[in-house]
Amino acid sequence: MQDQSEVSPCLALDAATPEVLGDDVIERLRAIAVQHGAVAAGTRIFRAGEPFRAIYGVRIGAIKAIRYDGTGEEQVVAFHLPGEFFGLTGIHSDHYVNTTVALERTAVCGLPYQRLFHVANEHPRLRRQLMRLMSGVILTEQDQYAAMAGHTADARLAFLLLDLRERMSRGGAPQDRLRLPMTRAELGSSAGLAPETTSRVFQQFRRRELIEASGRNIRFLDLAGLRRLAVPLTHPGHGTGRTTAA
Amino acid sequence: MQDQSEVSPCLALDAATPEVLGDDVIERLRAIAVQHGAVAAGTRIFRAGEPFRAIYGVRIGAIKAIRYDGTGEEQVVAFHLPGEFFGLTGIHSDHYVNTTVALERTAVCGLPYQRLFHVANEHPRLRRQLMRLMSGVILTEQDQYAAMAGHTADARLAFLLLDLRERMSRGGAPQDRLRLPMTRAELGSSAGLAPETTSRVFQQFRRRELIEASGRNIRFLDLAGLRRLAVPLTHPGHGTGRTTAA
DNA sequence: CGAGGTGTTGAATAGAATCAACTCATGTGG
DNA sequence: CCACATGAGTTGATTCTATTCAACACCTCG
Repeated sequence: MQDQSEVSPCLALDAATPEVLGDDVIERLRAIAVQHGAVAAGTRIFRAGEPFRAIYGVRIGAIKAIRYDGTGEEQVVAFHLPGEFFGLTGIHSDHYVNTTVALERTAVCGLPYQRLFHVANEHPRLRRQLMRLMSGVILTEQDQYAAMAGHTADARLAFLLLDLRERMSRGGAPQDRLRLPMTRAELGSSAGLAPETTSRVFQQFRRRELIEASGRNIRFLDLAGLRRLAVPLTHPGHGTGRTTAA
Repeated sequence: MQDQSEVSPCLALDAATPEVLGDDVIERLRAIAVQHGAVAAGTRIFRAGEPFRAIYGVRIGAIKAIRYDGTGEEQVVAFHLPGEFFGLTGIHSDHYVNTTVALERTAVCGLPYQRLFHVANEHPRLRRQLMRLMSGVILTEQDQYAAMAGHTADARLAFLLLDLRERMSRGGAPQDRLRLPMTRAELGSSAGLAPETTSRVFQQFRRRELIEASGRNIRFLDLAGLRRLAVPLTHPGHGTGRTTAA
């Protein structure tokens, strides 16, 4: 019954192994997790403004988080892939702030926040993991922001593609290929670009033989080249901070 | 001995009142909080890559969180104002990911994370508040992202000014005036704009009589006009304090 | 006083958005 | 089964926005 490619984030918070979290915690999480069946593309998981009840994890498929600006135009705020959580902003606001929509056939699981909190009350390890999870989300959010602000369309999309590749492959997907769950328009929106620009950049990448792309199927031909284009995320662990500027 | 304008975020996490947090928790926080003396503009609080030890709160002054991209160019990721926390991304990475610098004469307080966690182990209310804090940071980060992506320079700067105004006034500062702690270049960088563009937009705002601006002193003349320009953040039930993270 | 950072302004350029047309694949109903 | 509608993706021409390069005014600080 289980799809091989299924990821159960709600039972292993933030990719924590059972050793980290403990079997007892996993058991408790299993007890409170609500496993939703797969829904069709276009299905809304929750809407902005609805009362916050649970945080969600993606098991199969993909989710987009969107907002509508003044003109009713849709703006993509984030994509959520298998193993990732969403809806965490609701904790602060008591209401969901984004609307979330399945991009393809998608299954999610829900962790009712009150119950999750109760479980955490008894398990310090879960508490620590929750903090790590939230901190990680802040980090990704900032990476995204830094990668978009003040950079060209090429750089943004190169970053996005590499980012999606890495996140997809975390679930065991092949490293050299990528099936995009979103349209060019959605991809562009999340990068602050018009759909046409997105399409043109894809063409440019093809011409420069960085990727092969037929529709939503991407094949990476020159990862180094893409990385050179993308905004480098200089996360610690390497390279000393360059102190001498001019 | 206390400066009137001082805010002590480390003693009242995320603008929580003593009633929310409880006097005992406040007392415990006071015991672990490290109150740093004021430092001059340009002082680094921590550098990207340093081992994570504590989260910080701004008491007086202002902080910028920056990253360096490939070319050594500085990119502003966030500003932190009195009452706000920064350094939270370190929780996930065990290292700070941004470098943080005082923009003016600034005093911060540190909450050593391990100790904070220990205190939280004994106080569910503090745990809840911590989760709210982190969630709020994710929310702000997303707001920022949504406000920047795919919008004009006018819209971005209008948003930024209104945002700064609100966050400043939370500490009791006047609502109609604003003393910017950062340069045009820094403001622009955080919005993904060149310094010249920032300057020009300021001129435009002056001409349209939306603001008065002499140097870093801003006076708001037409808030409604600015809001019309800025990207509207349509948050449903919005309530409490805002927080930002490095 | 001069130095250097900050802010402003102008002219030229490059980059992305917009408007528009067209292809293609898919799906629908007649 | 085919005519047609639909949405996604591409491509071209044009317009507009923001960057870049450059020069200069201003202020503070040594």
